[in-house]
Amino acid sequence: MKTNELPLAVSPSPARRRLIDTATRLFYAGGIHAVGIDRIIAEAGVAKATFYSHFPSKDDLVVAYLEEQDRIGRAAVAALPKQPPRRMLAAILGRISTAAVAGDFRGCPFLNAAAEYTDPASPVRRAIDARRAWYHGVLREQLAADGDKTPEVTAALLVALSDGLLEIAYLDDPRSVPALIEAALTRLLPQR
Amino acid sequence: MKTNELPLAVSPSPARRRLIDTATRLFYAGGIHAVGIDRIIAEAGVAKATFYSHFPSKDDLVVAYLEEQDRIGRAAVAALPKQPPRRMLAAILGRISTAAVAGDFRGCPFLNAAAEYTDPASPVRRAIDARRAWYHGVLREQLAADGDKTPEVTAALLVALSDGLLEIAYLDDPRSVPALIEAALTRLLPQR
DNA sequence: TCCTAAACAGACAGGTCTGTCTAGTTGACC
DNA sequence: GGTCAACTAGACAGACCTGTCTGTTTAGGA
Repeated sequence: MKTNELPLAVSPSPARRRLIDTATRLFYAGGIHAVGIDRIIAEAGVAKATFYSHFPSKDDLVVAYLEEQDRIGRAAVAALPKQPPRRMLAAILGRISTAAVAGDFRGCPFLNAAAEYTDPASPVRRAIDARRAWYHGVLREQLAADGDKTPEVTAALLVALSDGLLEIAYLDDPRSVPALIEAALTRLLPQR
Repeated sequence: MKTNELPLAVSPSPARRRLIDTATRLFYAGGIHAVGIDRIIAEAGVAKATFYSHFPSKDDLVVAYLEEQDRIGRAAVAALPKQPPRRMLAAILGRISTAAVAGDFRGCPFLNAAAEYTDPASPVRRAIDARRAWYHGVLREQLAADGDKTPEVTAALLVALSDGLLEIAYLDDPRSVPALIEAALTRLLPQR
């Protein structure tokens, strides 16, 4: 009764865990096509046969990487303290500021992956779709609770702004992002 | 007196022209790392030695591709009829709608390239920087002419929105973009 | 006619990519 | 002790990558 105490969520083997962690670091920092399997298994300290027993192909590892990022993002939003919709929206968007000022920021992992995967039907693109749909839905819900008369439209604008602010943080000036988020929320949400 | 009549702008050789055109098509549609030199020269009908006499390396072709895209964008904006700032801004942003509804739209070539080039000092990234600085400047000018009290901030918001709407057009629903642009301009520009 | 520049075809080198396979090792549980 | 699953190391195949090089062809101008 000391083992399988927590079989829920299928706690992954250490090798699998190291592979996903290493892939996350290398894919995000270097791009996906630019990072080879050999480098990932070397830095993860995992044999090639072990890698291919966990992931049938490199693309499966890419999907696992994105799903991991997605899981982290959803958990962070779920962990936000319950608060009025406006403050909730500010907190959700505020995560962009946090990421932006952290070192080694290289933009949105999902947008970067989408740039490299051109087939909309590929598993990678579907993982990206799932993330975007979730994010849009979260914003729409908060906007509806806030009494926004067109939550669908406002949510899409906030999705676009989030995408763009991540790009600004990556390519232009990360320090400008917090003020931009504040300005965006002030202007996009109806004044009361 | 029938040759060098127009040495301005250095009219490129036909082979160079075909290389840039083919690279534009293939890089944009397939991603940069995913498209090899062999494929480009084959589809352009150019010998390998000819390619390497025009471009010292593949990255030089990538830069030429982005500079070409930049040139086209700037020409399109320059060709817009002179009109009041608000309408000018709508026309500039409206180019996103046009691109979005065109077939085979795959997002912003500059953002896609940035996802693949991680070194901010690389020539590719500097080409991207130049483009973004130009776009920001154009928007800021129009906003200033419109009497916007914080043209710098509003311009950054419109840059972010442009980036994000291009991603929405690529990854979500292109048909939603025109209405989103209208909504964004209505809400971001001070009411009068 | 000769000369030169540009483009042609295509082999080649040296490296990297994904994915497969063989063979040996470790460690937990019965 | 025996068994089994998961791991390790590393060779290998076959494809593809960038970039170099040799040698040939084409076409225009002096």
